[in-house]
Amino acid sequence: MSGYEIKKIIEIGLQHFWCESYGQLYPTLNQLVADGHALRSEDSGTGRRKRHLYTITAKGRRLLLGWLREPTDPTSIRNEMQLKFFLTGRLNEEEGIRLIEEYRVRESARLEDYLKSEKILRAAVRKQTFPEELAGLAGPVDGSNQVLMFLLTLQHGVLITEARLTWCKNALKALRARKQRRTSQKKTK
Amino acid sequence: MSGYEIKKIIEIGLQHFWCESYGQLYPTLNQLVADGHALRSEDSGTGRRKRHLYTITAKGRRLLLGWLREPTDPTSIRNEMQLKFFLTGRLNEEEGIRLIEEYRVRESARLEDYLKSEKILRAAVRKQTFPEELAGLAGPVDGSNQVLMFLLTLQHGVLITEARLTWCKNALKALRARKQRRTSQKKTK
DNA sequence: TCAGACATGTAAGTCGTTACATGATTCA
DNA sequence: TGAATCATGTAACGACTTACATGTCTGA
Repeated sequence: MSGYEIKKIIEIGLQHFWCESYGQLYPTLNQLVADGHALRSEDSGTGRRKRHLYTITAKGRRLLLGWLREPTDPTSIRNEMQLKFFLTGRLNEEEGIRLIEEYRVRESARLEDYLKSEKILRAAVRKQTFPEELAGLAGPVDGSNQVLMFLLTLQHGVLITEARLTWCKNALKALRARKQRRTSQKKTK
Repeated sequence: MSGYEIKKIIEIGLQHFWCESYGQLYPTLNQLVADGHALRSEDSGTGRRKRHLYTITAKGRRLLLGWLREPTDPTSIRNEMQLKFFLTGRLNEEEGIRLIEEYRVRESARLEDYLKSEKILRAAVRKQTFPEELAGLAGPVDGSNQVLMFLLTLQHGVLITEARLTWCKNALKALRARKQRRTSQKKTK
């Protein structure tokens, strides 16, 4: 594949758990070739339109397998929304509620995105085809294998997002209940 | 609070959704003072044991409130485990199963951690106290407010982690079913 | 013909971690 | 007395993003 194609594949297929910028991608590809982990062959294009096609080498494959077997970084923990929400505890009650509502809207949109992708994929499975935009990933061996992986990673996104939405519902309820208690307390005073 | 105290508070109380290193913390604190967002006062210590105590200024409070109202970065997406798992679709079936099991063990441990913290917090709520290690966060106003926030952010961690574990169960089932199908296919051949 | 996709890169800068450096105090 | 903890910082490095630079090809 070319760098440009790799970027597209990531944007379309891996967008819910990975991203890469060109500024990261192209230098890395060159480094891979320099280290003998990949081979570059040239395309028939001209000038700036000439594509560089990369193929993994045996050495590269060994590196990849090695990386797969290394212990994996624990899921990264920084969540800006949670930090903000936590900080509102000392600042502003209304702000906390607003924050959660913003979060809920964003995550709801995300969930719909996932569900749409899932539908498309399941249709592809039924028709025994592989989504055209992702053809580069199907590989020469067995597309159905890759489709299962797609479906499962999507499921992961769906479950996480649903959990976030459940939390929004609970947190909103708790904050509103407390607000209620406070205002009625003031009145009886 | 001092830089050191802030670090401790983050490690103990915010560890499941935020972290900071000293290399980031101390220079930032100095910058905050230089920009008039915080004030530094000195402790009675001597030499390297002299603490710098920071207090937020009105200007700093405005900055903070402004940041709280800014749109929040969507939850970051990089998940190394998911990337590895996805890649095994073209490489090695067993490796995918191993990967999920590793993930499940890690997330189970995380869940237990959360549940333990939750227990401690709930006990504190019943006794109307605030956990000693986190006293710095309770503030002069109202500790119970902050405890609710703690409990809710913890709940978020719990729900997300449970969702991850649910996914592990599903994915493992799917991969094992496929393996089964394959081996029986080979036999009938 | 011209906007938008194709295609590859570099430079500058931000963000963040890790390792290092220094020294005081406490307590077993 | 010596290890652990308290306490503040810097330097080097690595990861990553953004903006920039350049040029081609396709199709409305």
